Amino acid sequence: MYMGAFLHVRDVQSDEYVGREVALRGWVYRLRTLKDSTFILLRDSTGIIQCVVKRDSPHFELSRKLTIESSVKVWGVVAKDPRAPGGYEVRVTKLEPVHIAEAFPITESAARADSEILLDLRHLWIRSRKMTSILKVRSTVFEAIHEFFRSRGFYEVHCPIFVTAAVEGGATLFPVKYFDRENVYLTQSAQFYLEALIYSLERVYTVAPSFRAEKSRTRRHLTEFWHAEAEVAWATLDDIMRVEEELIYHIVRRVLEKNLEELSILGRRIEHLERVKPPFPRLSYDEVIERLQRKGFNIKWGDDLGADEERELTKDFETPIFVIGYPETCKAFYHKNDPERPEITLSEDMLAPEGYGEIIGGGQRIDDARELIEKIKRFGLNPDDYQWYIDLRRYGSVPHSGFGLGVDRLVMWICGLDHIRDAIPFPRDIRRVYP
RNA sequence: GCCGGGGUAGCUCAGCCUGGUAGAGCGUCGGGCUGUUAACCCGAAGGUCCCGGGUUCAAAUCCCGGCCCCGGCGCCA
Repeated sequence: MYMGAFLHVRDVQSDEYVGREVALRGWVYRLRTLKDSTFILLRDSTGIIQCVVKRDSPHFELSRKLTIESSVKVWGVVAKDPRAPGGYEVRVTKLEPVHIAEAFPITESAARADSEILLDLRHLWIRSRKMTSILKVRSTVFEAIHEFFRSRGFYEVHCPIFVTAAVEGGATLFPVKYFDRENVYLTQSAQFYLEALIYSLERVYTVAPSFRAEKSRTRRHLTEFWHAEAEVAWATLDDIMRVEEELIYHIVRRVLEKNLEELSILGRRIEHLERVKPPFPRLSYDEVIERLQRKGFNIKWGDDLGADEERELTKDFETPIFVIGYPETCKAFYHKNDPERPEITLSEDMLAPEGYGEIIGGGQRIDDARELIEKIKRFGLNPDDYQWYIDLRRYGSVPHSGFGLGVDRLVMWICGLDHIRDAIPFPRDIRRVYP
């Protein structure tokens, strides 16, 4: 009887283990009971392997009592067998149920229909191959973000979640009951705090949740999403775009190195990802408007790009693209206006291909106090609400730029998902805060 | 906020237009099956047809009101 440590499914699926006795533990993924054999497809965090219990085994009766998702410990000999899914199986010598699961409420039909119940039963659905694969990719994405910034001399910083003023002018804030104080909200962006931090650390980034109380009913919106934001002292619009495309390139490359199997389970064609290589095409807003007009869109200079427009635009490209120089009215007040053309801003959006749309918004910030105050007023806002932010321009102000990446949207695009909800284990949207 | 779609068995759906005793597949349970691959075969149990009102001899079906859900747009990451 093998008394060694428990191994993982992935480890034993190799010729090296054929003929050797191993111990595994995990959950019953599928169960097929025939007259003389029980086939247990055993799932753990690394994969799935078939375990076979024959009628003459003293554990045969026990194997008949298992149910889907029951947790079990299995001992047996690894065999190579073309009849087994994956090519390897375990011929069971000992079986020990840890917990016999009740009838699992998620059925094949619900999974295939991608139905509502998968969200109600999210705490169970995250065990699925689909969600497991996405979450592994997501983990790589977050790892790669930290890797990238740290290798480029950025300091990781942490900013408050409770805030008192909006960053995005129009976007709605979630009010929070904060003792007896009024006007306390959940943050929409760490940007203002990052701007404060560049005066000591120069290059800073943070990865944190942001909250938007927009009543958006689309497959690209969450009310709570993960935001990777960076801010760089002395950086121009051009400098920051270079950081952004290198970041995206690094993330995509890491996923291609580590998650080919997961992408395959998700049915994601990797050509889309292999093509991603900087520099990304840079299109001016002016150029984009012309392009869209030529395509027959009813859009004029000064209009913001709608979802349909973005979708059509990105169809012409195989990599993410930048759209640069939006009119002042299309962007939040803190964007610096172009000194050469004051009607436009030194702003940019990065749009993901295949119709996925905006994943990054960024640009150069206003670094002059008077200019900032005037623009705040021009936007119908009250400078009193932004005192400390304006203050930053009074003590050694420097040109600086930054951006915010919607990490869930990036995961959605990398995995080729239909809905942003599946890019995060427990999504929060306009209706859903459970489970 | 505006526009569209939907709510029928545990799950996924058909039935609704054209009113007449509630259906299928999957799951569950029982049985069978020479190694299964989303196994297969036989059988059984399983229903507040979202809620309320109306029309009618008769309503899942037609009409009115309400509730809930989904998607698209706007807004944004």
